[in-house]
Amino acid sequence: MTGSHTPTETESQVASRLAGQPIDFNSMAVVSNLFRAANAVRNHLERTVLAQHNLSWTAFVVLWVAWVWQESETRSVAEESGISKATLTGVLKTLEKLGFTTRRRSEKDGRLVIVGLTAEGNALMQRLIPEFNRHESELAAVIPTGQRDEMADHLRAVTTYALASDQ
Amino acid sequence: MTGSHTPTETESQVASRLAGQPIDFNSMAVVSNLFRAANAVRNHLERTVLAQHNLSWTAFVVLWVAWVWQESETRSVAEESGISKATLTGVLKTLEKLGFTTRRRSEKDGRLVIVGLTAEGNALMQRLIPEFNRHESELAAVIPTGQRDEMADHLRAVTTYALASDQ
DNA sequence: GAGAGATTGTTTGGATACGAACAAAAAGTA
DNA sequence: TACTTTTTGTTCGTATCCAAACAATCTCTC
Repeated sequence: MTGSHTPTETESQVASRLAGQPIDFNSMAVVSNLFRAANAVRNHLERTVLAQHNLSWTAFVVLWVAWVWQESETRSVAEESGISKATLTGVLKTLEKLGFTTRRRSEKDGRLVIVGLTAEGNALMQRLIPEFNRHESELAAVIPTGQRDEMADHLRAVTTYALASDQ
Repeated sequence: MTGSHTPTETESQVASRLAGQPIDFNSMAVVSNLFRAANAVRNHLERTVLAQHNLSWTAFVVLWVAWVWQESETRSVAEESGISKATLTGVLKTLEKLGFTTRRRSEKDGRLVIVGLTAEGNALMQRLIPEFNRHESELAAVIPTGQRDEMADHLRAVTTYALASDQ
């Protein structure tokens, strides 16, 4: 462990490297910890919950969106999953190969493709969602009870602002 | 925009799909909004700041870690960047090709590789860090001033918990 | 109804991203 | 000193991930 630095060491090293410059350290801390948290949680859940089902994080998110709506157009699945439509094409190919999702052309609009869940897909989510939620509870438990809603609100606001900035 | 659902629509759809089941919706909201926010911010910053420098998000994070420490062992760069050492090998290959980083064997320990920044790498970060920080300020501005430190603290706590769960 | 313009999903090319297997080097053990 | 074990970065195989180019389809305008 000789080569590793603790988060605290890193913080003070950053501060000394940026000394004298007009840097907004509070905002930097919020954003960088946002990514640290998302990254750590994602890797944790991938290893503990998803790996045993041969699911990547993105594959699970897509499966989740498809489960919520049961029948959904790919453009909206991509948007709600936070991935590009090009990525979705590949992920759906994987999920279809695993037997969890289906794909069919819309009769009303020949450009659209409708994503659906198979019986296996629904059964998987039936088991996966409560298991996933238990981990979510454990993670959120480190935040004081009264401040979780506030936390979610702030994260929502950040999302809205970032999305709006892309027009 | 016919096929899209607003976040609010999605929330209520999820609630109705999970009606009757013992789900911790508050924790679910925290975790899912954590990812929504991280994803949206990452895509936003990639497009507005990083794309014009041919940098991916991960390449920037690696460059940032290398800039903070100037000389660093790859194992610690990988750890602090939140990526695997296998991924780091590829990213460093890209950064080296762009002329931003260097790589040399340690004299003390023949297994280690030391990552450094070139003059171009340092010059790039000199310009990039303030620009990046301006965007961080804009994003954090949606959170009330007095609650930003609290937000960063909570995110840190989540990170710590997730990392600890992986032993 | 014919052509211009917009929308949608796929393909392509290149860069992440990971686990597992690997070779090289160091550390521990006898 | 020999040997085992551990540590480290790379390679390999496979799966994302995106922007840009593309073909198919729909819409709009006249």
